[in-house]
Amino acid sequence: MLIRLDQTLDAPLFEQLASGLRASIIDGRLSGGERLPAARELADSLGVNVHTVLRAYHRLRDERLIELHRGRGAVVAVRIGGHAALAGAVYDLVDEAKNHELPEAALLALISEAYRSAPRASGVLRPMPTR
Amino acid sequence: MLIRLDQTLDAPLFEQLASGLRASIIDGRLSGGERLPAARELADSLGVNVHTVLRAYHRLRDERLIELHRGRGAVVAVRIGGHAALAGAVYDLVDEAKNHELPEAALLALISEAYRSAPRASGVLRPMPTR
DNA sequence: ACCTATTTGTCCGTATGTATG
DNA sequence: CCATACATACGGACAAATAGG
Repeated sequence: MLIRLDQTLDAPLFEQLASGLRASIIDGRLSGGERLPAARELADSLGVNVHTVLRAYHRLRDERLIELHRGRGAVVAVRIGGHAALAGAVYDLVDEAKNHELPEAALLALISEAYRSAPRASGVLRPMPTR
Repeated sequence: MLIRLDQTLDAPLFEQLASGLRASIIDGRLSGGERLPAARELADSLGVNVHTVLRAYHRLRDERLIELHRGRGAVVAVRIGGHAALAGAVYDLVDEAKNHELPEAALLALISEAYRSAPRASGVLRPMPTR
């Protein structure tokens, strides 16, 4: 799996793990449909608690990078037509904005601001903490 | 606080709690800047574990409905214009767009197009995403 | 249809760290 | 310095869905 956790870093363990896995998925070292180790298994091999691994897994699930299923484990998401799902979300949002009678310009402004100020979930643009 | 948890429901406790708090925030029973009970305190009064409350708090933080700060507790987010749920949806969408590495300009274009071509207004709030 | 092993989901408990006031 | 309160990490227990025999 080639992921190393460093207790001494200020970055939390679960975040180091999520970042490492995310990097592997993004650059293709882990490909769609591929199965990740069971949480307990990975936890043992890394010397951390299961909850720490699960927390990283849940993070990646929230980012739609992996899928989690009981009894089946964690699988790298196949992102075919990912933009299609995104388009659906766009329509949902615009629909709700209209319900709130929010002008188009206001929504665009919100989007722009969110782009500038929301570094949280992605991690794609964020380099892995090195050393 | 007027939130009741029902162990017998199939909905998880943390989700019931998050839903209850979310509803209170959305409809204004809890207003911006208002402080929520400390996690431990609320946990005791509800008869659940601290982690369960914190999990609900984290959920609401992800939705940008509350802010969490060490030593200060949980505070209902003050939103300067725009509905809270809408603001949360905006951040969710932008997060996802970033995950897809979709440039800001592209998302803005999608939004504008959706504004022009989406005629109807459902008026119905979407149910909470059940992960 | 049944049973069993696997694996995540949820919840509880405890301890320590750290920013805030 | 000290109390508060969230953040992280550890540990354990049971439930529930899945897959395979």
